[in-house]
Amino acid sequence: MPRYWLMKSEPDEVSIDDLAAAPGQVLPWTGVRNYQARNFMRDEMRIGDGVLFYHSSCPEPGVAGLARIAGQPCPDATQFDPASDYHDPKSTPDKPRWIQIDVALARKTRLLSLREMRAAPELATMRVLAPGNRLSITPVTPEEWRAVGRLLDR
DNA sequence: GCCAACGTTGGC
DNA sequence: GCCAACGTTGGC
Repeated sequence: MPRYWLMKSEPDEVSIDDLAAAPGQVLPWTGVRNYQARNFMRDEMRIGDGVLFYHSSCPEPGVAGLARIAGQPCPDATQFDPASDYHDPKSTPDKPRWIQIDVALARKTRLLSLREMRAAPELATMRVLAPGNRLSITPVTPEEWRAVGRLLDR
């Protein structure tokens, strides 16, 4: 039973084009520093799950491509790196606090803008659109996944 | 740059 | 364990 997710990335940091240019078109999803989002990666994601790759904090926020979960969760390397913005001094290799997971490009799509998403009644239930939502990883229902697919084909 | 929402921290 | 202060997110 495949699951679906929406994962936010700031294109200034990692864009859909960065994923397309990565070796094997796979990148580790690092830098998640929110427990709820971490728990989704650690406990619920499975290889093959569908991912809506979402650009946030940018001039045109929205879904920029489709991807797939391509690996098992493992400790996020950036938490141990003092030079990283994501360094967590409270985390140790024996007791890692944060995890990463490999994400593989399925295909770059046209940009399905946040504006367009808000205007689509069939996407009204999406958690990413809920008022006050800040979670960088949210579950997507099969219905929402299919509705996004239809909108992308327009 | 603003600001509302919300998560985290830490003193008590 | 409460909760005020503080930091972050992210659209606008």
